[in-house]
Amino acid sequence: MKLSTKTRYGTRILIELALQLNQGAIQVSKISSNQKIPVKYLEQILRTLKKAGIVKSVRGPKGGHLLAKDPGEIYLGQIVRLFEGQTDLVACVSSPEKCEMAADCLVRDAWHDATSVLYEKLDGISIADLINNNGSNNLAGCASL
Amino acid sequence: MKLSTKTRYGTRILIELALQLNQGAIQVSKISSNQKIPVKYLEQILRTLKKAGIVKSVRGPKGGHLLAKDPGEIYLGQIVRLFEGQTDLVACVSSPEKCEMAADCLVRDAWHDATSVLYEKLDGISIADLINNNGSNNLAGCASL
DNA sequence: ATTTACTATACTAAATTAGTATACATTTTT
DNA sequence: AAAAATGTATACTAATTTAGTATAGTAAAT
Repeated sequence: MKLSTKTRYGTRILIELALQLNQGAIQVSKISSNQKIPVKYLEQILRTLKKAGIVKSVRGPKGGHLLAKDPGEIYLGQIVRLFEGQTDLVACVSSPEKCEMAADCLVRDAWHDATSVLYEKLDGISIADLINNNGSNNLAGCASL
Repeated sequence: MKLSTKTRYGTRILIELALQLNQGAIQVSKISSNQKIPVKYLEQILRTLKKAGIVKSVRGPKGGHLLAKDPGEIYLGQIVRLFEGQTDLVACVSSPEKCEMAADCLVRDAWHDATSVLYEKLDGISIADLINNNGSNNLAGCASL
């Protein structure tokens, strides 16, 4: 019932990039040391984020990674869906064929409802929210981001 | 991000016992065949449920297991907490020492909030609700349970 | 006594997750 | 054009967790 390190690392990477929005592309080596994520593992995670259109990269010397979207438009729900192999609390929610008892299962709807509630919450929290809530003020609309 | 089989099996076992409330103690062998759970694995799960005071047992011939509480007072949240080793979405929520960066982590509060929302939902669904919602009628107060 | 049931713990196998290793491709600067 | 710095892709391995089995009992009703 816990999130994978890829999801957690991915989120931290996006926060790091968001905090350095005005400083051009950030090198893998820099993110790696700041976030204490092994370089090769970090590169895998960055590739996933790139494919999803959340991050873009610049090649060559002075190259690196930067956000492809506004931090206010990147939501935790999207990140979790991207990295968690199974996004439902139980497999049968989206794949009833995985359980021969799914048809008359009394709990399945309940697991589905709980999953929904969780993602509704996660879909309501953006990277910008995380940054602005530091210090407990909600400044989600802040122009500087 | 998925629930363990113990949680899912545990819930199904409780539903089975709730559906047979008036029929005395139910044998392990019977639950095992109905729910397609290996006997020895089932016994482990039943023991956990017993320790938690949700199920009680009767020994000897004609013995078996039965609910120790009203189905309306057994909530999914309790079952999930009982069987999931880590009940938070991320370990640092309840154990900040597990991450050296927890103190100034911008996401930690968000993971905590999401966890809370999930359990609030699960704590609002009882075994009786599951049984009564079969057929989409909400008869949660039904006296026969 | 015997049968039928529950209890406890150690162990093993399967699956998943986390992280490494190898090899290669691209782009800017000199 | 070459070199240096960076990103890309995939295969593999190690660690952890989860799921399930095996063994050896104990308790109670008939």
